[in-house]
Amino acid sequence: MLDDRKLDVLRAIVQDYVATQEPVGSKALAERHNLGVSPATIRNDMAVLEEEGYIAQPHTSAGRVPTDKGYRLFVDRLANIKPLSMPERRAIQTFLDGALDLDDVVGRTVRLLATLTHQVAVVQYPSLTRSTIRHVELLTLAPTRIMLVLITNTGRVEQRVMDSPAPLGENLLADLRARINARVVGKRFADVALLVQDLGESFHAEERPIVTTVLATLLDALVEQQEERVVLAGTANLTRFGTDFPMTIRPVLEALEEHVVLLRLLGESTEPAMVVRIGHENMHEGLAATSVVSVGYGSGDEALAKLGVLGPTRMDYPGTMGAVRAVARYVGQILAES
Amino acid sequence: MLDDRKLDVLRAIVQDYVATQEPVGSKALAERHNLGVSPATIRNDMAVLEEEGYIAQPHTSAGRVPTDKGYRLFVDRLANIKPLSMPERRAIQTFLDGALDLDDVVGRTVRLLATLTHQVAVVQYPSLTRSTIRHVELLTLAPTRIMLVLITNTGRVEQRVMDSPAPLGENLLADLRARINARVVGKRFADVALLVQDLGESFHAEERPIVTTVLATLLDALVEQQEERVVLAGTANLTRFGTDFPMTIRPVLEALEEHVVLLRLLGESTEPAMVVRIGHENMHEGLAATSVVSVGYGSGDEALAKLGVLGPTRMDYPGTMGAVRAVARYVGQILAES
DNA sequence: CACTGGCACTCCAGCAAGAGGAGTGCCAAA
DNA sequence: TTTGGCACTCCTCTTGCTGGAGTGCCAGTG
Repeated sequence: MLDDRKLDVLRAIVQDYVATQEPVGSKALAERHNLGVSPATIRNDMAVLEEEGYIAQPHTSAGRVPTDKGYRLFVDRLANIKPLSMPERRAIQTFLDGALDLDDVVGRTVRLLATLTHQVAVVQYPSLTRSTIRHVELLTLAPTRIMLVLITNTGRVEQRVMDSPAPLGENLLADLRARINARVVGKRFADVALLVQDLGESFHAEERPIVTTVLATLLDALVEQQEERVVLAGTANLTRFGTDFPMTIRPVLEALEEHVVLLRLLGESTEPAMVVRIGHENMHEGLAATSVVSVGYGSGDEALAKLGVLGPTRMDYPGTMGAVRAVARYVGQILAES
Repeated sequence: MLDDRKLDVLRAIVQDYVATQEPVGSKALAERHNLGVSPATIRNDMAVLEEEGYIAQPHTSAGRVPTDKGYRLFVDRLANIKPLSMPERRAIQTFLDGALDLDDVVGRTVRLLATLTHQVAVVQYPSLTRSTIRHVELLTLAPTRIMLVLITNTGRVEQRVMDSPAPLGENLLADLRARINARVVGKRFADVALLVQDLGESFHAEERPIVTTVLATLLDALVEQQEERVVLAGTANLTRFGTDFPMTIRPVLEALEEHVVLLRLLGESTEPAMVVRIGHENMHEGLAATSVVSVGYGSGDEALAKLGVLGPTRMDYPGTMGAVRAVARYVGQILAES
């Protein structure tokens, strides 16, 4: 149905349209790409491509524009991810190497990705669920007020304050701290509940309410903090979208403000492979004209979290995918070192 | 030079222009506001106002538009801050009362402010400099690796990892922790340096390098973390700016991405009073068409940090100022309670 | 002296008409 | 199967026009 030449034509259409932002006609195609055939032949191919839904005409007697389906085919079969140039790689490396702590790493990454791709960048903080515990600290703020501080292997810190049912001494607290840490340090969040469930039994009866409170808070923090944080950069790049602004940009900005939407954009699956979601595939009407390129990153083989960029469906997919992949790799390295 | 009626005319121009977004002419003014004079008289007044630089004409035979100077006069002498309605107040209260921790308070505040004013909201985290220390915690991650956790009275937590020059035992660490806390808990950041400067002398000679390292890290954290955090919301409201989008919105989005600029917008002074900065007063060419309304907030009489909104110079100043002031008060209360 | 009505003038916004051009689809021929 | 030719469509850009809103000025009035 679609022979090689038709695919070549589609590829050429996508490339030209991305470059010029204007519907591309048969004559221009024949000139710019040496396909070895005449405009008339290309027209025939285009007619077929249109019938199959890969391209469309804004109106009669205009050039063709790729549809979401066309971009999908392009991404799946016609595009080769474009590796970054050496200078670019070096720039990434040095820029990220200067980071001080986790916040800084994430902040630099998102800005880097935005400037590199000239699009909106999104980076998710290393997920707590898939992280392991480095340390649990307990502090008394007041006789019946305890603060729990959770430190993860990725350097993230979460805190929680609770009211103790009874005043508690430093001894008990130290004991509790030691026993909790003995059980959970190095363990994954998901496994903690099991590991501490019988901990209360080893304490005296009168101390149990306190222990129970602390454990409940710990588990609560683990569960609730699965709410993942994401950061954005490069929203100014949305202005490149087109000239018909208000209608186009507004819903996108609104969508970007909702972290829930952002997280869904990056994709919930743990799957670290690169994902390109095009136009309506985002399942969000405000983002019907945008595509998202996302990939997992992490220190090991498993993805800790995701990052990616969002741009118009008419984006430079090979270049964007190359940049996203490269940045993800470098961030993974940085995190592995620390 | 400017009698009362001319001021009335200016006020009417500002109000109408803000409401309609269109240059306002003498006839429309005479109809909508009962100034008791004819359009011709108003025209004369307008001529004077224009000569003095308070209003301007986009082009001959168009209505008048307030200039920055005109808005300034309006804000300083003609506008009464509009208090919020009871339902609005209640909504604020209940929305903010649901907050769990500091992050949540700040996050809710900024979203609230954005929806309330229909503009871009900016909230600065309670400043560390002006905060006091609630607790300093020291943890050993590895024999020669120490983590320092700093907890402030506003619930903010900062952490820092350091390498110890020598392995250190739990005893020393506990001792050090106790002595540091004894000195600094409840103290303001700015005073800490003095309070701990002679702390090393009370330790054995061989322990001093470690103590010195810890103290250096503590001070370092205090200094470096003065870098203040700000959060944004409501950027989608920028699309209300006007119809000539790309040119207008782009530089604004760019400016908003730079935290340095944001912080300057809120104003560096500790001064908690409400500040309105109009157009060019922002000293930032990308923000020449925007105004910023900011105010300090805090639990006591002194401002811990600032919050505000940014919108087009043609904004509803009385309403915006009312909303900003109200939100600042409620946030202050919430922080005082916790 | 301040205010008012009248009047001529300016200049933008919006619409209609027309020219130009890019692109298509179809068909007959190679 | 490919190609050149040709008629047709329909957008875009320019031009010209008109209506209207608004102004500035001036002479008249309380």
